[in-house]
Amino acid sequence: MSIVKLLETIPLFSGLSEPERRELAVIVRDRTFERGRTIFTEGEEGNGFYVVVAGRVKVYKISPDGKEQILHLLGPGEPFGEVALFSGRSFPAFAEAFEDSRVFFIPREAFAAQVRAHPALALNMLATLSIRLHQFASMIEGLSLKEVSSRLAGYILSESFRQGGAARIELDLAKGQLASLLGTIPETLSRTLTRMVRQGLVRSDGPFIEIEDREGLEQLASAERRLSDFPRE
Amino acid sequence: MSIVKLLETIPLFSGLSEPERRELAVIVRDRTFERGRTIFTEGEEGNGFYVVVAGRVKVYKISPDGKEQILHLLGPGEPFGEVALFSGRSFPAFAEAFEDSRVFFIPREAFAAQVRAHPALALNMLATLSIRLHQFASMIEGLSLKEVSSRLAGYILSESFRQGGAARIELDLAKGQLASLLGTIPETLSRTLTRMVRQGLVRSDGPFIEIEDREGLEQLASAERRLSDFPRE
DNA sequence: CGCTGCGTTGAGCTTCTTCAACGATCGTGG
DNA sequence: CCACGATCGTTGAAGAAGCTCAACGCAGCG
Repeated sequence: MSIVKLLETIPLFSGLSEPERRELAVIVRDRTFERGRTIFTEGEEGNGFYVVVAGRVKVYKISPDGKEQILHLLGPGEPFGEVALFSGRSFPAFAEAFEDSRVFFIPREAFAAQVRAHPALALNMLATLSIRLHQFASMIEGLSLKEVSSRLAGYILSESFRQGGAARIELDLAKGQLASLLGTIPETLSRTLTRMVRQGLVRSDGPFIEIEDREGLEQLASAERRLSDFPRE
Repeated sequence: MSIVKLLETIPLFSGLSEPERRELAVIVRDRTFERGRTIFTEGEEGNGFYVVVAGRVKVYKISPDGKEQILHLLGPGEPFGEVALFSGRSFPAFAEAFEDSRVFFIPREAFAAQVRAHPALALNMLATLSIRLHQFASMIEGLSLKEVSSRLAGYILSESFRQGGAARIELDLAKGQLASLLGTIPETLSRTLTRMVRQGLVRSDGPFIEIEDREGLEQLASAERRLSDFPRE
């Protein structure tokens, strides 16, 4: 598919006209990354930003001892690395291909010109950043105010919603990666899930999770720390 | 001081011309809040956003059992509540006056019109949101990958930097509030600070903290969890 | 003077992490 | 085709960090 056609499918550029997209197309750099490849590193100078075209990209922080915290998993159509662009700082995190991926790199200057010419683009970008800020706020809330079972319950419910409200959902990431997304480690996630199965809240089968007691999950997801009615044994 | 004059001092509106600001001034709603008063609540519909004119505003999340996590403390010139505006969602958190405060409320429509007319405004807003996103990413990193002593060390260093690199800094918030900002509780913060004093890293005297060993602090601030060379006794 | 808010300290406990071991699955190369 | 290694998920035991609950001192203020 041509770059122009692909740009059409990206919400961020939906406000642009055909000729505008054509203009952008010649500037965009088309790149592919194998699963596991680094796209940018924390502290690196950001001379532009990226948009996922195909595959998925993981944006994450990492501690000196190697533990990672996933900030975001991005799919087709979603931009990443824009923070560095507008704040004038360097990339605040690492990004790597979560699957074999294709991304567009949009150089700073090219984009700046487009924005000046098309305020709608800036508004789209504002909407994108706002939604992300919203998500980050929820993440902070979860990390600080909720225990792992709560966060996991919330994740399962949101996945169910995202997959059309189905009771049986499929995890599209490895459990260890889910742990990193929820701000914990694989062992704790495993134990927590096992406990939820014993509680009759869900059933678990490999990458599939079946919701048994949606109300119970909802209660758990919104619960404060130290929830006494989620027994540990 | 007139509203127009005050608008001039707000970075967000620095790109506007005199007549444009005058235009904005008639739309802006000028409000004052006593310390402790709620400005908006989580889930409330956001028909506009705010800018702090004087005083300080606290934006925070709260868990069912009352524990709060401060997301942000905003001072004069800083906007808040914009996330709801651009994402089209409701306010994602609570906001209350941290001190007696004066704020401007800018209704959605008025601002939208301004943005369409002045792309620079949108760019300013993008920069603001990006910086906040950056801060949130650091916060998530801290909560998930670092222990309290690390976060506190980081806070002290950043305050020192903000106060011109001084060795003796003054906390401009109650210690309990600092705990909430760092994602912990007053007791833990108190113990952690006491330990840092015993370590010879800082000296503490009421709201004043004196840096004794800046290198030690820096090392601590960037350290991973389970740091063995920060003894607990 | 007593009240209230704030900070501190102690004791006990819960949650989560660490460290270690083990089973299962999968892809690769012999 | 099987063996091997690698990755991943799970489980157990032990320990650490942080939280809860409670008590107390202190300062500011009505």
